Amino acid sequence: MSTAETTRKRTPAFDSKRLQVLAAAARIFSEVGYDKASMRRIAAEAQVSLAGIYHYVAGKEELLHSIQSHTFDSLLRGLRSHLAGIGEPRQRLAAAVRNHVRHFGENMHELKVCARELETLEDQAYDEVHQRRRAYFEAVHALVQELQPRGGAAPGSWLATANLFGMLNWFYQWYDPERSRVSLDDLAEQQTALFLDGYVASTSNDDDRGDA
Amino acid sequence: MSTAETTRKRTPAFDSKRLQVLAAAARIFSEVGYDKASMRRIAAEAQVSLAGIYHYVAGKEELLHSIQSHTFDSLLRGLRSHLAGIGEPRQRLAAAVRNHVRHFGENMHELKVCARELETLEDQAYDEVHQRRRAYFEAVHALVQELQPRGGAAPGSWLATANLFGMLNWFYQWYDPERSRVSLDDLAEQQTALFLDGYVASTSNDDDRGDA
DNA sequence: AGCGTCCGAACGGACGTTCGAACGGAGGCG
DNA sequence: CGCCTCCGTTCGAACGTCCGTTCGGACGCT
Repeated sequence: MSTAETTRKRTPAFDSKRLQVLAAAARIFSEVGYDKASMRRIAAEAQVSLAGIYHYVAGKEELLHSIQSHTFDSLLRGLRSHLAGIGEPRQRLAAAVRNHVRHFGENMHELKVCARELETLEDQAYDEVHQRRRAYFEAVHALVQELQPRGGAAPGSWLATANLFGMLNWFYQWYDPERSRVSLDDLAEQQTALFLDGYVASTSNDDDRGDA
Repeated sequence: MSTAETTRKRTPAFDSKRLQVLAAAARIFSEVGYDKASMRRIAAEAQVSLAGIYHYVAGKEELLHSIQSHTFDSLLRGLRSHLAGIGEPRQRLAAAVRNHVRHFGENMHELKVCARELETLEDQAYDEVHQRRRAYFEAVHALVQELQPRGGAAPGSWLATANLFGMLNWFYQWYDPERSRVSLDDLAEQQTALFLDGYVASTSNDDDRGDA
């Protein structure tokens, strides 16, 4: 019980410290993984004693649950706001990729935790995150389906969406914000072009690509 | 010292039991992850006592090291043999994807461990696996570069290769061999088409693409 | 006095690894 | 042939360590 609801108290200081703990947890989870991350280290880096951490979260699982829930919510909210006012299907997909990549840049630790620890939670906590993940996936899947000229759903749209997420989620394996010479928006554009037009077409000519 | 070389003894029975332990380890690593996998459970599922396992491997780290080293070696060997006799660049890339996907089908646990636990090993053990991984990556990267009509290297070839691996390595998150209705070779073909020609082109026409 | 906040210290358990003894078949020797 | 020694193999039991969590009390503000 109360797996997700430790949010009873409401003072600004309390919330601030809670976020501090969550941020430290995300950073350490992304660095060494959920299992190797110890509550002792999270407490230390969050400037709280080991016992004190349990005044802000119910336990280790809730740390991961909160991080993942909040991140998927934020991804989906960002997606909806990025799509507002865009009608052309290719532009809509480009906006979705840009939203995802920007989120990655701004919340690298959280995104990495979401990609790496998808199967760590169990039972009800897993289901709750899974539901949000599914919602985000379906939102992007819908954009992929819009790309098809024919009204009906293409058989490969699900597979293509899964592969798109494969591209996006593999990001954290090779992207280094310190060493990258291209902006995240440029990167997002290249990812979009690769997905839409394939490798050869997306690299051979960089000009327009409007008509049929 | 002797991090990788516990291979002194050579009786067939010894080697057989060692492989049995490695197979059990791969299965359990892929199921619950390296950290959560206990030597006790690996020993039990390999039909060996807890202490007995240390007659076949030096420790837990060597289990992971052996699995990853052998898997990357096997991937690279398979790639080279699949490429023999194929000259056309698109066909060569298709063969590489087919090789990777087939390996996944035949050694699902090992591939999953290779994708998920890339950053688990440390120091020398990490470097050794990293070297094999790099060799495999470079071999595929070369195939991607061959796709460019111009002789020079395209600036996006590295990024495209990283994304290709993102697609291939995300496999284990959604592929279920029990429930899949398409063969792995068909799947490989769709992945190749998506990478080469993009989503719209690869799904709009399903006709000719088989012969020369 | 009362309550939200904080923490030193400890508990119980799981982990990777080690140790020393026991087993069993192969080969040398009387 | 009987016996005995060796050596690769096996394992029950234990060691030391680290983990997540809890408990009881101390601090500081109202």
